[in-house]
Amino acid sequence: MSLRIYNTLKGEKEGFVPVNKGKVGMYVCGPTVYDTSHIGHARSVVVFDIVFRWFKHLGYEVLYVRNFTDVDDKIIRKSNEIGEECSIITEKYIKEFHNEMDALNVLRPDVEPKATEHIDHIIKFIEKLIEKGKAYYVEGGDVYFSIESFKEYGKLSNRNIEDMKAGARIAVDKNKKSPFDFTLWKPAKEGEPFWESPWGKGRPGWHIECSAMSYEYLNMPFDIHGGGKDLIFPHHENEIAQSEALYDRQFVKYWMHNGFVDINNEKMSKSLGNFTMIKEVLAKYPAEVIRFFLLSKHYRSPIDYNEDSMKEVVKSLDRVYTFLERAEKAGAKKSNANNGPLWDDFTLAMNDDFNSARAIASVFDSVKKGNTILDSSDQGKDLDIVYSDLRKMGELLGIFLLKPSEYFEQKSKRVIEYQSLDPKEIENLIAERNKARANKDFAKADEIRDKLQAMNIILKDGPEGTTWKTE
RNA sequence: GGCGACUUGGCCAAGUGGUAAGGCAGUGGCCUGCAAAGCCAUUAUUCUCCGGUUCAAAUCCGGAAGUCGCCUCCA
Repeated sequence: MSLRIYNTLKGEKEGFVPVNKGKVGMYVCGPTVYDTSHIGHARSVVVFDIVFRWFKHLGYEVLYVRNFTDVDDKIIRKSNEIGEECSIITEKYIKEFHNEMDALNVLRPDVEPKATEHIDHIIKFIEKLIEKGKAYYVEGGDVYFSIESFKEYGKLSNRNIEDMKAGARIAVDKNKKSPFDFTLWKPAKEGEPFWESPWGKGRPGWHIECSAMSYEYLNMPFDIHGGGKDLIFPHHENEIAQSEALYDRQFVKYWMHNGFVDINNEKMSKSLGNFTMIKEVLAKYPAEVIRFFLLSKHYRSPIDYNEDSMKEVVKSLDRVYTFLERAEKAGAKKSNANNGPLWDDFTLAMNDDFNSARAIASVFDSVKKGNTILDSSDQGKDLDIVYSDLRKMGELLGIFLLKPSEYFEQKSKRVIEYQSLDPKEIENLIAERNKARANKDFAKADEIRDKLQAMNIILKDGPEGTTWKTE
């Protein structure tokens, strides 16, 4: 059983063969840091976090690079709007991004390069492109990449220049040799941040930073390049053009693109005003719930964010933790010795283009099997195997890693705080109910239970007394 | 206009040509004062529709309908 990956470049799944034996180089396009991150950013980051974890699990030595675009028109626009230096803005959002990704239990990449810290590399890259006749300088300070100089342009997104001309929506720029030539370097206007260059004071275009920085850290070709589906064109197409035109060899072996997050079946967009930010979702749901949700559908398909789905995920996660709690109370121990058949299913799913949705079925199968074992009289080693498998799945998915008690405590705390409840009052009500039960006054007991349920408190009567959980 | 994706039970969702995973909800049973949790059983002769290839198709090919995305520095 070996890893297969859907490669956008080929339009099909391929067996994974690393460029260098035993090693994986991966580069994922990170955010432009000018605003708060939304749930769509979270998906991309969480998806590639799983990819990163899985490669490491398979024993590869992984070098994971994810950039920050910290020089850009949007940043400059924001800077002008709020009268704050660009660097203040970018630092603020980098910090926010890190905090949110840490909350989502995303592993930090090995390198997080910033465009502004690689201007020298970028300038050298552009100079070499000009020398090779692949790019040209025009009066005024712009440098463009020449599409006509790269015959394979369009191979990633399956388009050709002639077709694009037919339906062109690009404004014609007299300076450009072809309307599809794109900017490598643009001159700074008054008051804009700039760097000195052979073409005067200016800043890099968007696409060039990824070509320059990936080359710096991963060389060429490297294994995995990822990002959202929207980046296929023009961003990644342009990266290929720049890098392959310059070095005359393959840039990236496997291109991976994640699908979008819709909100109530609508695209997230500024005009609809339905941008759902990570911090909003984190305020509503435990971080694990968000991760679980994002992994519950295959990464290439669109996923719809809505309250019903989130509530379902909350219930599913409760189920897993309920089992873990039960298993631990019964003395289940994690051992690395044996893997069960469900672990094999999980592995098959993950090896099949990181099919986390299918892998999650193994999680529930494990829970079911574990519960069955716990219900039977002889448990023996079987419980440990199922428990260990499940724990290992959790490590690779980055979910249900808490102690069950911690998970339920945090959850209760959230519900109690949200409703401004007093835990003492809850305990008092439970005591009162138990008194009524002892007196066989079940009408009163049920009344109290209903009252608590209205506060989202669910009671469970067991041999050791009554415990409660939040809905 | 160009390129591409999707359409599976009440809802969400896997599905690699060999006879429909998993979750949520529902129903019956065990347990319980009754519940809840957990367990067991059960819920698609069928995968948008129409053709074709094949011993065999949700899976491949052709066509139709519907939904959606990219082509606007939006993950």
